Amino acid sequence: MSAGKNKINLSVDAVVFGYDKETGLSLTLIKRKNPPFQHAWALPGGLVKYAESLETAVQRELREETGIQVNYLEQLYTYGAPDRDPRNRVVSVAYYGLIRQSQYQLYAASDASDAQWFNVDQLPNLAFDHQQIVDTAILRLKNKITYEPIGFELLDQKFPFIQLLTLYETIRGKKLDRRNFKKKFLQLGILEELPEKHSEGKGRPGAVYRFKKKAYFDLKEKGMIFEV
Amino acid sequence: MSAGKNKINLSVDAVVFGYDKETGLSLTLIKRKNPPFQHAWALPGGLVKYAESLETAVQRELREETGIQVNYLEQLYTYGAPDRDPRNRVVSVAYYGLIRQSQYQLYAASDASDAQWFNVDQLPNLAFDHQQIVDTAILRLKNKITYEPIGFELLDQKFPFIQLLTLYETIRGKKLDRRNFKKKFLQLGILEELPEKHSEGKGRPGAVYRFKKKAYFDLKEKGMIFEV
DNA sequence: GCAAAAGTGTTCCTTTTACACCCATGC
DNA sequence: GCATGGGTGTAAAAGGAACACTTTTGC
Repeated sequence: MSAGKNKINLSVDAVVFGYDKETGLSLTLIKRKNPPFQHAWALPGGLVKYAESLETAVQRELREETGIQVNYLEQLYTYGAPDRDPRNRVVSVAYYGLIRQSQYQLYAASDASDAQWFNVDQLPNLAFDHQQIVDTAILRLKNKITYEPIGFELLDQKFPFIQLLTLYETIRGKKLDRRNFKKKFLQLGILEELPEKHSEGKGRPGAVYRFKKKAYFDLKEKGMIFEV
Repeated sequence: MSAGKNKINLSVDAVVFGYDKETGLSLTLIKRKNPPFQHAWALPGGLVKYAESLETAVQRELREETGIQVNYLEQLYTYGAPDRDPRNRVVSVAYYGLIRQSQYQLYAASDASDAQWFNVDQLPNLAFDHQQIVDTAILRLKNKITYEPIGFELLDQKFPFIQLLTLYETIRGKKLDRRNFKKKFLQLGILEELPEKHSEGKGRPGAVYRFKKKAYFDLKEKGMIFEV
């Protein structure tokens, strides 16, 4: 068969999550300029260059298409159904990333005619099998924040405790007991209480915290188990 | 740059685990016939064809190189370091599979001059980055058996309870309390006790069990959480 | 002084762990 | 009848869930 001579194309796609206490959990999508799925929303991504690593490819595509740079990036899953791209065979390695949404202004570039944040509960129809990728990413995030302290990647370096709680409630999709949650988290010894206070205007001002990253890795090495 | 014209090669690799109560946890390796890493042991695997799915590619390579067919197959991770293959760029999607070791006789074929089971604690030096893949697979298996009942894929359809215990002890790498383990497992309601007994020759014969797969999925749907 | 939000501690219940004795078989 | 391994139950400890009252602020 002549198709045997064709080589498979390798691409990467990225689900980049951002969080804002007003708008909740969002992710970045770009609007496609070209067919297939012209004008449809899709995950940022593209073909991997011959000599670059997968992570480099993700970061490059994100920069080119949205202007974003992520600190936290993790491989999610590789999608390889033969018909997932109508043009030709494309296997895509999907990643998910976490950023502080406030830090970046999205801008559209290269393949995209637009780039925008969408709340995870109000996504438009997505191109290719990107809805499936998004579903997997959300599920992974939901599970992972319970056993790895990755939530901090979505919050400012300094944050009032209530924001950490609300972040967990949003991602886990359920109410949590404020007091038990705080007790559990503080017991871990990975949060530092800062001298400053935070006020929303009404109510008693709350303490501001910082994630002690180094302390976490030290404790982890000693066998401490993060579990929330 | 001219390298930009080259396309990345896509391959799959498989870590197939087998278990035997005498020899413990093993995996299949093949001995490479050709360079690079000629005569070294490696994971079964190879290039994905243009029109086949990733899972099909894995099963095909396994059949060709070892004669094995796996029931349980799950994607592990995708390895894409630019220099992982000295010849050219190869990105490999790694899978891990579980089989009833007793069911298959390994035979070497195609690229392999030999195919053999190796105990996971006594592996030879491996070609490419296959040691890293194996490490990841073992870790995944170790974690996964605690929250998915995949251990049964490694046991015979009918098994004495002690074998399930020993399997878990082997994979988790620690002693478990026989009584607590049994209590926990039976409470889940996914094991059926068969009328037959099993005897090793000495001691009281033990009951023989069967994994009620359907019951498990029904219960799972209703929110039951498997956790051992 | 009232509403709103943060800080703190106690009790209850469920789950996990530790552990000991009896029973069925082969030799 | 003794050695070997399987079957069962209970008590103590730990961890998680539920919950109420006090404090600080803005208006």
